[in-house]
Amino acid sequence: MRPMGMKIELLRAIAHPIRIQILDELTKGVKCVSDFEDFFEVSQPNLSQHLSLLRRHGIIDYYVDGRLRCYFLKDPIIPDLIKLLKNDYEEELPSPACCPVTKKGVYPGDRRR
Amino acid sequence: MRPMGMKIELLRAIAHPIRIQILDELTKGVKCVSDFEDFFEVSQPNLSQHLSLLRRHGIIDYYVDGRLRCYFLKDPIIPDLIKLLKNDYEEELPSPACCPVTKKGVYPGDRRR
DNA sequence: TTGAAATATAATGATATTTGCATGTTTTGT
DNA sequence: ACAAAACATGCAAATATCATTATATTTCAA
Repeated sequence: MRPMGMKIELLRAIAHPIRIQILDELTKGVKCVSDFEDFFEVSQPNLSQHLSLLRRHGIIDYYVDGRLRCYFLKDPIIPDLIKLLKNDYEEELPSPACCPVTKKGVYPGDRRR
Repeated sequence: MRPMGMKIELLRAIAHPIRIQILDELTKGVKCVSDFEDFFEVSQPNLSQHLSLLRRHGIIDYYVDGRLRCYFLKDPIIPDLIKLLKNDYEEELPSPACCPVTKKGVYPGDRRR
């Protein structure tokens, strides 16, 4: 079992708009660098840096095919994580009526209950 | 439906060891600031800063009970996210047929070779 | 063999994050 | 009224992240 510290590093690694897009594309299949360049607006060096970061974290990997680098997903948590992010959550969690310990308390300011 | 950009901001907001711990504790119930101080090693001002950040992002909220602030979870994605992070993933995802070892294989796509 | 395509790496500067520390505010007990 | 408890806030320093630009590497094709 991977320690929680590593999972937090994983979260930090993926918490970036471009890197999420990269991972989202990779859940659909193998892609090479210039495929991403076509899809979203980012310079090639910047894209490489994001790919490199994801690889350093063991989240993705690639194989070499001629002058292409074909990237693919490696960390099994990614598809589930992407799917979770795409979920639709309408309702907020129910607020507690009062402090469970003191059974007292009001919300600050004009916040409604 | 909350746009993906916001969800990424949410990821960034929670991707911190102390903030994950805070959220993990909050999935178990309402807690006030000094409860957290007992649990993990962090100064009171720093703890307050993390709580404040989470609240700015709408992830948690609190109500006032005397001089206590009782924090609770607000964003419904958090329990699912915490649970997912605690999952145990043993196996890596299967690499595509054309693997780095053989250096062979076809790139799946119509890009020119 | 020469050039271009595909991609990586390195250096730089700008911006953001994190923490520590000092101090402020509100509430409660005496 | 006073002091302490519980918490927040403001600021500065250290550090990390990010995009940009320039350059390097490898492979393929003519």
